Amino acid sequence: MCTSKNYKEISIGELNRSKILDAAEKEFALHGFKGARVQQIADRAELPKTNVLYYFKSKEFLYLALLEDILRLWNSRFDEATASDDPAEVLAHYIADKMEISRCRPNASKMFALEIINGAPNLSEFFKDQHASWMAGRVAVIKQWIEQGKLAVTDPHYLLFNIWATSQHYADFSLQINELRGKPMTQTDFAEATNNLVKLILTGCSLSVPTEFQ
Amino acid sequence: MCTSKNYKEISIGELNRSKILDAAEKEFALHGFKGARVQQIADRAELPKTNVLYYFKSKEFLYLALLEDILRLWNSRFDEATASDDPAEVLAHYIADKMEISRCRPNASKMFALEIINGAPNLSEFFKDQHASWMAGRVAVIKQWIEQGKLAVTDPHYLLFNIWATSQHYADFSLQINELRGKPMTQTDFAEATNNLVKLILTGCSLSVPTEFQ
DNA sequence: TTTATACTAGACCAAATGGTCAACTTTAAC
DNA sequence: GTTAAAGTTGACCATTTGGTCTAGTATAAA
Repeated sequence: MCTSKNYKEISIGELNRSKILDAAEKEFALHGFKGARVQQIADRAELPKTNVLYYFKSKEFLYLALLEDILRLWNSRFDEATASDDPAEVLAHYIADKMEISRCRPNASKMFALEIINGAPNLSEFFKDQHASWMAGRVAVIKQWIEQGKLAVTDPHYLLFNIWATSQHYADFSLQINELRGKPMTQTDFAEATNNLVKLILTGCSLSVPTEFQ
Repeated sequence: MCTSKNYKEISIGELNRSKILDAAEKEFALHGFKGARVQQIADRAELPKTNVLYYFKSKEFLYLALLEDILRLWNSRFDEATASDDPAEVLAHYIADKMEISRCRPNASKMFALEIINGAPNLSEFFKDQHASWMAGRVAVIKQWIEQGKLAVTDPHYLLFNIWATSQHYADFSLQINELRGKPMTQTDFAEATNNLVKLILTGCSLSVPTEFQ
Protein backbone atom coordinates (compact mmCIF):
# COMPACT_ATOMS: atom_id res chain seq x y z
CA MET A 1 0.00 0.00 0.00
CA CYS A 2 2.97 2.31 0.35
CA THR A 3 1.21 5.24 1.97
CA SER A 4 2.81 8.38 0.58
CA LYS A 5 3.27 11.26 2.95
CA ASN A 6 0.92 14.20 2.86
CA TYR A 7 3.10 17.25 2.43
CA LYS A 8 0.19 19.69 2.52
CA GLU A 9 -0.93 21.58 5.59
CA ILE A 10 2.12 20.71 7.61
CA SER A 11 4.60 23.17 9.02
CA ILE A 12 7.90 23.79 7.32
CA GLY A 13 9.57 22.11 10.24
CA GLU A 14 7.62 18.93 9.77
CA LEU A 15 8.33 19.00 6.05
CA ASN A 16 12.06 19.39 6.57
CA ARG A 17 12.18 16.79 9.29
CA SER A 18 10.45 14.44 6.90
CA LYS A 19 12.82 15.25 4.03
CA ILE A 20 15.80 14.68 6.31
CA LEU A 21 14.45 11.37 7.58
CA ASP A 22 13.90 10.16 4.03
CA ALA A 23 17.38 11.20 2.97
CA ALA A 24 18.97 9.74 6.08
CA GLU A 25 17.21 6.42 5.70
CA LYS A 26 18.64 6.10 2.22
CA GLU A 27 22.14 7.08 3.33
CA PHE A 28 22.16 4.80 6.38
CA ALA A 29 20.73 1.97 4.28
CA LEU A 30 23.62 2.35 1.87
CA HIS A 31 26.52 2.85 4.25
CA GLY A 32 25.48 1.98 7.79
CA PHE A 33 25.98 4.29 10.74
CA LYS A 34 29.75 4.75 10.59
CA GLY A 35 29.87 4.98 6.82
CA ALA A 36 27.01 7.46 6.50
CA ARG A 37 27.92 11.12 5.97
CA VAL A 38 25.87 13.98 7.38
CA GLN A 39 26.82 16.12 4.38
CA GLN A 40 25.47 13.45 2.05
CA ILE A 41 22.19 13.36 3.94
CA ALA A 42 21.98 17.14 3.71
CA ASP A 43 22.67 17.08 -0.02
CA ARG A 44 20.02 14.46 -0.60
CA ALA A 45 17.52 16.45 1.45
CA GLU A 46 18.56 19.63 -0.41
CA LEU A 47 19.34 21.47 2.79
CA PRO A 48 22.55 22.83 4.25
CA LYS A 49 24.30 20.51 6.65
CA THR A 50 23.74 22.91 9.54
CA ASN A 51 20.05 22.52 9.00
CA VAL A 52 20.19 18.78 9.44
CA LEU A 53 21.97 19.27 12.77
CA TYR A 54 19.41 21.88 13.73
CA TYR A 55 16.52 19.44 13.45
CA PHE A 56 18.39 16.48 14.88
CA LYS A 57 21.00 17.13 17.53
CA SER A 58 23.53 14.78 16.01
CA LYS A 59 24.11 12.01 13.49
CA GLU A 60 23.43 9.55 16.29
CA PHE A 61 20.11 11.11 17.31
CA LEU A 62 19.02 11.07 13.68
CA TYR A 63 19.98 7.43 13.36
CA LEU A 64 18.17 6.49 16.55
CA ALA A 65 15.03 8.38 15.54
CA LEU A 66 14.95 6.39 12.32
CA LEU A 67 15.70 3.08 13.97
CA GLU A 68 12.90 3.53 16.47
CA ASP A 69 10.52 4.26 13.64
CA ILE A 70 11.64 1.20 11.74
CA LEU A 71 11.22 -1.17 14.65
CA ARG A 72 7.55 -0.27 14.76
CA LEU A 73 7.24 -1.64 11.21
CA TRP A 74 7.94 -5.11 12.49
CA ASN A 75 4.56 -5.36 14.22
CA SER A 76 2.08 -7.61 12.46
CA ARG A 77 -1.10 -9.59 12.89
CA PHE A 78 1.01 -12.62 13.75
CA ASP A 79 1.83 -10.98 17.09
CA GLU A 80 -1.63 -11.74 18.47
CA ALA A 81 -2.20 -15.13 16.86
CA THR A 82 -3.04 -18.00 19.17
CA ALA A 83 -3.08 -21.76 18.91
CA SER A 84 -6.75 -21.65 17.98
CA ASP A 85 -6.06 -19.65 14.82
CA ASP A 86 -5.52 -21.29 11.47
CA PRO A 87 -1.75 -21.60 10.93
CA ALA A 88 -2.07 -21.48 7.15
CA GLU A 89 -3.95 -18.19 7.26
CA VAL A 90 -1.73 -16.68 9.92
CA LEU A 91 1.58 -17.66 8.37
CA ALA A 92 0.51 -16.76 4.84
CA HIS A 93 -0.47 -13.27 5.93
CA TYR A 94 2.68 -12.90 8.00
CA ILE A 95 4.78 -13.73 4.94
CA ALA A 96 2.74 -11.36 2.83
CA ASP A 97 3.19 -8.58 5.40
CA LYS A 98 6.94 -9.10 5.36
CA MET A 99 7.04 -9.03 1.58
CA GLU A 100 5.02 -5.84 1.58
CA ILE A 101 7.61 -4.19 3.82
CA SER A 102 10.37 -5.29 1.47
CA ARG A 103 8.50 -3.75 -1.41
CA CYS A 104 7.45 -0.48 0.22
CA ARG A 105 10.26 0.15 2.68
CA PRO A 106 13.38 -1.50 1.26
CA ASN A 107 15.63 1.07 2.87
CA ALA A 108 14.13 0.44 6.27
CA SER A 109 14.85 -3.23 5.82
CA LYS A 110 18.41 -2.52 4.73
CA MET A 111 19.05 -0.19 7.65
CA PHE A 112 17.85 -2.84 10.03
CA ALA A 113 20.00 -5.47 8.32
CA LEU A 114 23.07 -3.26 8.65
CA GLU A 115 22.32 -2.61 12.30
CA ILE A 116 22.20 -6.35 12.96
CA ILE A 117 25.30 -7.16 10.89
CA ASN A 118 26.95 -4.36 12.82
CA GLY A 119 26.35 -6.17 16.07
CA ALA A 120 23.16 -4.27 16.95
CA PRO A 121 25.03 -1.67 19.02
CA ASN A 122 22.02 0.64 18.98
CA LEU A 123 19.29 -1.81 19.85
CA SER A 124 18.54 -1.43 23.53
CA GLU A 125 18.57 -4.37 25.87
CA PHE A 126 14.91 -3.58 26.37
CA PHE A 127 14.21 -4.13 22.70
CA LYS A 128 16.25 -7.31 22.60
CA ASP A 129 14.40 -8.70 25.61
CA GLN A 130 11.11 -7.70 24.08
CA HIS A 131 12.09 -9.36 20.82
CA ALA A 132 13.22 -12.51 22.61
CA SER A 133 9.95 -12.78 24.49
CA TRP A 134 8.00 -12.15 21.27
CA MET A 135 9.97 -15.02 19.76
CA ALA A 136 9.27 -17.28 22.74
CA GLY A 137 5.57 -16.55 22.45
CA ARG A 138 5.45 -17.27 18.72
CA VAL A 139 7.51 -20.42 19.10
CA ALA A 140 5.06 -21.60 21.76
CA VAL A 141 2.08 -21.03 19.46
CA ILE A 142 3.76 -22.87 16.59
CA LYS A 143 4.61 -25.75 18.88
CA GLN A 144 0.97 -25.99 19.91
CA TRP A 145 -0.02 -26.09 16.27
CA ILE A 146 2.42 -28.93 15.77
CA GLU A 147 1.07 -30.79 18.81
CA GLN A 148 -2.46 -30.32 17.49
CA GLY A 149 -1.30 -31.93 14.26
CA LYS A 150 -2.09 -28.79 12.29
CA LEU A 151 1.51 -28.38 11.23
CA ALA A 152 4.25 -30.79 10.19
CA VAL A 153 6.90 -31.30 12.82
CA THR A 154 9.63 -28.75 12.29
CA ASP A 155 11.78 -26.43 14.37
CA PRO A 156 9.75 -23.24 14.92
CA HIS A 157 12.94 -21.16 15.11
CA TYR A 158 14.13 -22.25 11.70
CA LEU A 159 10.66 -21.68 10.30
CA LEU A 160 10.68 -18.05 11.39
CA PHE A 161 14.30 -17.52 10.31
CA ASN A 162 13.42 -18.86 6.88
CA ILE A 163 10.47 -16.50 6.57
CA TRP A 164 12.55 -13.49 7.56
CA ALA A 165 15.46 -14.49 5.37
CA THR A 166 13.46 -15.01 2.21
CA SER A 167 11.20 -11.98 2.54
CA GLN A 168 13.91 -9.53 3.59
CA HIS A 169 16.14 -10.76 0.81
CA TYR A 170 13.90 -8.99 -1.69
CA ALA A 171 14.71 -5.68 -0.01
CA ASP A 172 18.29 -6.15 1.09
CA PHE A 173 19.51 -7.73 -2.14
CA SER A 174 17.16 -5.89 -4.49
CA LEU A 175 20.13 -4.69 -6.48
CA GLN A 176 21.39 -8.20 -7.16
CA ILE A 177 17.88 -9.42 -7.86
CA ASN A 178 17.20 -6.71 -10.39
CA GLU A 179 20.54 -7.29 -12.06
CA LEU A 180 19.98 -11.03 -12.37
CA ARG A 181 16.37 -10.77 -13.46
CA GLY A 182 17.36 -8.14 -15.99
CA LYS A 183 14.50 -5.92 -14.85
CA PRO A 184 13.24 -4.38 -11.60
CA MET A 185 10.53 -6.07 -9.56
CA THR A 186 7.13 -4.57 -10.28
CA GLN A 187 4.22 -4.73 -7.89
CA THR A 188 2.92 -7.67 -9.92
CA ASP A 189 6.26 -9.43 -9.63
CA PHE A 190 6.12 -8.95 -5.89
CA ALA A 191 2.65 -10.45 -5.75
CA GLU A 192 3.93 -13.43 -7.71
CA ALA A 193 7.01 -13.77 -5.52
CA THR A 194 4.81 -13.59 -2.45
CA ASN A 195 2.55 -16.39 -3.67
CA ASN A 196 5.60 -18.40 -4.60
CA LEU A 197 7.09 -17.94 -1.15
CA VAL A 198 3.85 -18.64 0.68
CA LYS A 199 3.56 -21.84 -1.29
CA LEU A 200 7.12 -22.86 -0.51
CA ILE A 201 6.91 -22.25 3.22
CA LEU A 202 3.42 -23.58 3.75
CA THR A 203 4.00 -26.68 1.64
CA GLY A 204 7.15 -27.24 3.67
CA CYS A 205 4.95 -27.31 6.77
CA SER A 206 2.37 -29.58 5.15
CA LEU A 207 -0.16 -26.77 5.11
CA SER A 208 -2.48 -26.08 2.21
CA VAL A 209 -2.15 -22.68 0.60
CA PRO A 210 -5.09 -20.31 1.18
CA THR A 211 -6.86 -19.63 -2.11
CA GLU A 212 -6.00 -15.94 -2.07
CA PHE A 213 -2.31 -16.85 -2.39
CA GLN A 214 -2.67 -19.37 -5.19
CA MET B 1 35.37 -27.99 6.66
CA CYS B 2 36.90 -24.72 7.81
CA THR B 3 40.52 -25.25 6.75
CA SER B 4 42.69 -23.41 9.22
CA LYS B 5 45.72 -21.65 7.82
CA ASN B 6 49.15 -23.14 8.22
CA TYR B 7 51.28 -20.48 9.85
CA LYS B 8 54.43 -22.60 9.84
CA GLU B 9 57.15 -22.39 7.23
CA ILE B 10 55.84 -19.22 5.69
CA SER B 11 57.67 -15.93 5.46
CA ILE B 12 56.93 -13.14 7.87
CA GLY B 13 55.40 -11.24 4.97
CA GLU B 14 52.93 -13.99 4.24
CA LEU B 15 52.07 -14.25 7.92
CA ASN B 16 51.41 -10.55 8.25
CA ARG B 17 49.47 -10.38 5.02
CA SER B 18 47.31 -13.17 6.34
CA LYS B 19 46.82 -11.50 9.71
CA ILE B 20 45.84 -8.28 7.99
CA LEU B 21 43.38 -10.01 5.67
CA ASP B 22 41.72 -11.73 8.61
CA ALA B 23 41.46 -8.51 10.56
CA ALA B 24 40.24 -6.58 7.55
CA GLU B 25 37.57 -9.12 6.70
CA LYS B 26 36.17 -8.76 10.20
CA GLU B 27 36.27 -4.97 10.08
CA PHE B 28 34.72 -4.70 6.61
CA ALA B 29 32.09 -7.27 7.59
CA LEU B 30 31.12 -5.10 10.53
CA HIS B 31 31.18 -1.65 8.97
CA GLY B 32 31.35 -1.90 5.19
CA PHE B 33 33.95 -0.13 3.10
CA LYS B 34 33.23 3.45 4.10
CA GLY B 35 32.69 2.66 7.74
CA ALA B 36 35.80 0.51 8.12
CA ARG B 37 38.85 2.12 9.74
CA VAL B 38 42.40 1.24 8.74
CA GLN B 39 43.54 1.88 12.30
CA GLN B 40 40.99 -0.62 13.58
CA ILE B 41 42.26 -3.23 11.12
CA ALA B 42 45.81 -2.56 12.26
CA ASP B 43 44.83 -2.88 15.91
CA ARG B 44 43.05 -6.16 15.28
CA ALA B 45 46.05 -7.47 13.36
CA GLU B 46 48.35 -6.21 16.12
CA LEU B 47 50.46 -4.23 13.70
CA PRO B 48 51.08 -0.52 13.28
CA LYS B 49 48.82 1.15 10.76
CA THR B 50 51.78 1.96 8.54
CA ASN B 51 52.40 -1.72 8.24
CA VAL B 52 48.94 -2.36 6.89
CA LEU B 53 49.49 0.27 4.23
CA TYR B 54 52.88 -1.23 3.48
CA TYR B 55 51.43 -4.61 2.57
CA PHE B 56 48.38 -3.23 0.82
CA LYS B 57 48.74 0.05 -1.02
CA SER B 58 45.50 1.47 0.31
CA LYS B 59 42.27 0.71 2.10
CA GLU B 60 40.70 0.20 -1.31
CA PHE B 61 43.34 -2.27 -2.51
CA LEU B 62 42.92 -4.24 0.69
CA TYR B 63 39.18 -4.29 0.24
CA LEU B 64 39.45 -5.39 -3.36
CA ALA B 65 41.95 -8.13 -2.53
CA LEU B 66 39.49 -9.52 -0.01
CA LEU B 67 36.50 -9.19 -2.28
CA GLU B 68 38.24 -11.04 -5.09
CA ASP B 69 39.06 -13.83 -2.69
CA ILE B 70 35.51 -14.01 -1.45
CA LEU B 71 33.98 -14.21 -4.91
CA ARG B 72 35.93 -17.41 -5.50
CA LEU B 73 34.05 -18.95 -2.56
CA TRP B 74 30.86 -18.78 -4.54
CA ASN B 75 31.97 -21.54 -6.89
CA SER B 76 30.27 -24.85 -6.32
CA ARG B 77 29.45 -28.19 -7.88
CA PHE B 78 26.16 -26.72 -9.04
CA ASP B 79 28.11 -24.68 -11.61
CA GLU B 80 28.70 -27.72 -13.80
CA ALA B 81 25.39 -29.48 -13.29
CA THR B 82 23.42 -30.36 -16.39
CA ALA B 83 19.87 -31.38 -17.16
CA SER B 84 20.89 -35.03 -16.96
CA ASP B 85 21.91 -34.73 -13.31
CA ASP B 86 19.55 -35.51 -10.48
CA PRO B 87 18.04 -32.21 -9.30
CA ALA B 88 17.49 -33.48 -5.76
CA GLU B 89 21.14 -34.41 -5.38
CA VAL B 90 22.44 -31.27 -7.04
CA LEU B 91 20.22 -28.82 -5.18
CA ALA B 92 20.68 -30.53 -1.82
CA HIS B 93 24.44 -30.32 -2.13
CA TYR B 94 24.25 -26.75 -3.37
CA ILE B 95 22.26 -25.78 -0.29
CA ALA B 96 24.67 -27.68 1.94
CA ASP B 97 27.64 -25.90 0.32
CA LYS B 98 26.03 -22.54 0.96
CA MET B 99 25.31 -23.42 4.56
CA GLU B 100 28.89 -24.54 5.00
CA ILE B 101 30.11 -21.14 3.82
CA SER B 102 27.80 -19.44 6.31
CA ARG B 103 29.23 -21.57 9.06
CA CYS B 104 32.91 -21.35 8.17
CA ARG B 105 33.16 -17.92 6.58
CA PRO B 106 30.43 -15.76 8.09
CA ASN B 107 32.48 -12.62 7.69
CA ALA B 108 32.99 -13.29 4.02
CA SER B 109 29.26 -13.62 3.63
CA LYS B 110 28.66 -10.40 5.54
CA MET B 111 31.23 -8.48 3.51
CA PHE B 112 29.57 -9.63 0.33
CA ALA B 113 26.15 -8.70 1.69
CA LEU B 114 27.36 -5.21 2.57
CA GLU B 115 28.90 -4.81 -0.87
CA ILE B 116 25.58 -5.65 -2.50
CA ILE B 117 23.49 -3.50 -0.14
CA ASN B 118 26.01 -0.77 -0.89
CA GLY B 119 25.15 -0.89 -4.56
CA ALA B 120 28.00 -3.21 -5.53
CA PRO B 121 30.30 -0.29 -6.45
CA ASN B 122 33.36 -2.55 -6.39
CA LEU B 123 32.04 -5.46 -8.39
CA SER B 124 33.35 -5.10 -11.91
CA GLU B 125 31.07 -5.16 -14.89
CA PHE B 126 32.97 -8.26 -15.89
CA PHE B 127 31.95 -10.00 -12.69
CA LYS B 128 28.36 -8.88 -13.03
CA ASP B 129 28.20 -10.16 -16.60
CA GLN B 130 29.79 -13.41 -15.53
CA HIS B 131 27.31 -13.74 -12.70
CA ALA B 132 24.40 -12.97 -14.98
CA SER B 133 25.49 -15.59 -17.47
CA TRP B 134 26.02 -18.09 -14.66
CA MET B 135 22.45 -17.35 -13.60
CA ALA B 136 21.15 -17.75 -17.14
CA GLY B 137 22.87 -21.12 -17.41
CA ARG B 138 21.50 -22.38 -14.09
CA VAL B 139 18.01 -21.12 -14.88
CA ALA B 140 18.18 -22.99 -18.17
CA VAL B 141 19.12 -26.25 -16.46
CA ILE B 142 16.35 -25.86 -13.89
CA LYS B 143 13.86 -25.18 -16.66
CA GLN B 144 14.93 -28.35 -18.41
CA TRP B 145 14.40 -30.27 -15.19
CA ILE B 146 10.93 -28.80 -14.99
CA GLU B 147 10.21 -29.73 -18.61
CA GLN B 148 11.41 -33.24 -17.92
CA GLY B 149 8.92 -33.42 -15.07
CA LYS B 150 11.69 -33.90 -12.53
CA LEU B 151 10.81 -30.71 -10.72
CA ALA B 152 7.53 -28.99 -9.83
CA VAL B 153 6.79 -25.95 -11.94
CA THR B 154 8.27 -22.94 -10.22
CA ASP B 155 10.20 -19.81 -11.14
CA PRO B 156 13.89 -20.82 -11.22
CA HIS B 157 14.92 -17.28 -10.23
CA TYR B 158 12.87 -17.32 -7.06
CA LEU B 159 14.16 -20.80 -6.27
CA LEU B 160 17.75 -19.62 -6.33
CA PHE B 161 16.97 -16.39 -4.48
CA ASN B 162 15.30 -18.44 -1.75
CA ILE B 163 18.32 -20.71 -1.43
CA TRP B 164 20.70 -17.78 -1.16
CA ALA B 165 18.47 -15.88 1.23
CA THR B 166 17.96 -18.70 3.67
CA SER B 167 21.52 -20.00 3.71
CA GLN B 168 23.23 -16.61 3.89
CA HIS B 169 20.86 -15.55 6.63
CA TYR B 170 22.68 -17.87 9.03
CA ALA B 171 25.86 -15.88 8.47
CA ASP B 172 24.58 -12.35 8.01
CA PHE B 173 22.11 -12.44 10.88
CA SER B 174 24.05 -14.80 13.13
CA LEU B 175 23.90 -12.27 15.91
CA GLN B 176 20.11 -12.10 15.88
CA ILE B 177 19.88 -15.87 15.52
CA ASN B 178 22.11 -16.51 18.50
CA GLU B 179 20.23 -13.98 20.59
CA LEU B 180 16.85 -15.49 19.78
CA ARG B 181 17.94 -19.09 20.14
CA GLY B 182 19.61 -18.20 23.42
CA LYS B 183 22.77 -20.00 22.38
CA PRO B 184 25.21 -19.97 19.46
CA MET B 185 24.85 -22.36 16.54
CA THR B 186 27.11 -25.37 16.95
CA GLN B 187 28.31 -27.52 14.07
CA THR B 188 25.55 -29.97 14.97
CA ASP B 189 22.97 -27.21 14.91
CA PHE B 190 24.20 -26.23 11.47
CA ALA B 191 23.85 -29.80 10.24
CA GLU B 192 20.30 -29.84 11.58
CA ALA B 193 19.50 -26.47 10.03
CA THR B 194 20.93 -27.68 6.74
CA ASN B 195 18.75 -30.77 6.70
CA ASN B 196 15.77 -28.65 7.67
CA LEU B 197 16.45 -26.24 4.82
CA VAL B 198 17.10 -28.96 2.26
CA LYS B 199 13.82 -30.52 3.23
CA LEU B 200 11.95 -27.24 2.93
CA ILE B 201 13.33 -26.29 -0.47
CA LEU B 202 13.23 -29.76 -2.02
CA THR B 203 9.76 -30.50 -0.73
CA GLY B 204 8.70 -27.17 -2.16
CA CYS B 205 9.91 -28.40 -5.56
CA SER B 206 8.22 -31.80 -5.12
CA LEU B 207 11.58 -33.51 -4.83
CA SER B 208 12.34 -36.27 -2.37
CA VAL B 209 15.09 -35.56 0.09
CA PRO B 210 18.30 -37.61 -0.43
CA THR B 211 18.82 -39.94 2.50
CA GLU B 212 22.00 -38.24 3.63
CA PHE B 213 19.99 -35.09 4.41
CA GLN B 214 17.20 -36.77 6.32
C1' DT C 1 80.81 -10.14 5.75
C1' DT C 2 78.71 -7.59 2.53
C1' DT C 3 74.69 -6.02 0.44
C1' DA C 4 70.20 -5.75 -1.32
C1' DT C 5 65.72 -6.42 -0.08
C1' DA C 6 61.93 -6.96 3.11
C1' DC C 7 60.00 -5.10 6.96
C1' DT C 8 59.01 -1.74 10.99
C1' DA C 9 57.44 2.38 12.85
C1' DG C 10 57.20 7.18 14.57
C1' DA C 11 56.42 11.79 12.83
C1' DC C 12 53.81 14.08 9.94
C1' DC C 13 50.12 15.94 6.55
C1' DA C 14 46.11 17.33 3.86
C1' DA C 15 41.50 16.37 3.52
C1' DA C 16 37.26 15.06 5.41
C1' DT C 17 34.14 14.86 9.14
C1' DG C 18 30.82 15.83 12.97
C1' DG C 19 29.58 19.55 15.20
C1' DT C 20 29.28 24.73 17.09
C1' DC C 21 28.44 29.65 16.83
C1' DA C 22 26.55 33.82 15.89
C1' DA C 23 24.16 36.68 12.91
C1' DC C 24 20.40 36.72 10.21
C1' DT C 25 15.49 36.01 8.11
C1' DT C 26 10.95 34.13 8.20
C1' DT C 27 6.75 32.86 10.47
C1' DA C 28 2.98 33.20 13.32
C1' DA C 29 0.73 34.56 17.61
C1' DC C 30 -0.89 38.68 20.13
C1' DG D 1 3.00 46.31 14.27
C1' DT D 2 5.52 44.08 17.84
C1' DT D 3 7.60 40.31 19.50
C1' DA D 4 9.01 35.70 20.41
C1' DA D 5 9.89 31.58 18.42
C1' DA D 6 11.29 28.84 14.49
C1' DG D 7 14.24 28.31 10.81
C1' DT D 8 18.51 29.44 7.84
C1' DT D 9 23.25 29.78 6.85
C1' DG D 10 28.22 30.74 6.24
C1' DA D 11 32.30 30.79 8.95
C1' DC D 12 34.69 28.20 11.85
C1' DC D 13 36.79 24.36 14.88
C1' DA D 14 38.70 20.07 16.87
C1' DT D 15 39.21 15.51 15.72
C1' DT D 16 39.60 11.73 12.81
C1' DT D 17 41.00 9.71 8.72
C1' DG D 18 43.68 7.69 4.85
C1' DG D 19 47.99 8.06 3.46
C1' DT D 20 53.23 9.63 2.99
C1' DC D 21 58.01 10.18 4.32
C1' DT D 22 62.02 8.98 6.25
C1' DA D 23 65.07 6.74 9.01
C1' DG D 24 65.87 2.82 10.68
C1' DT D 25 66.16 -2.76 11.63
C1' DA D 26 65.80 -7.68 10.46
C1' DT D 27 66.69 -11.13 7.00
C1' DA D 28 68.68 -13.88 3.71
C1' DA D 29 71.38 -14.56 -0.45
C1' DA D 30 76.26 -14.10 -2.39
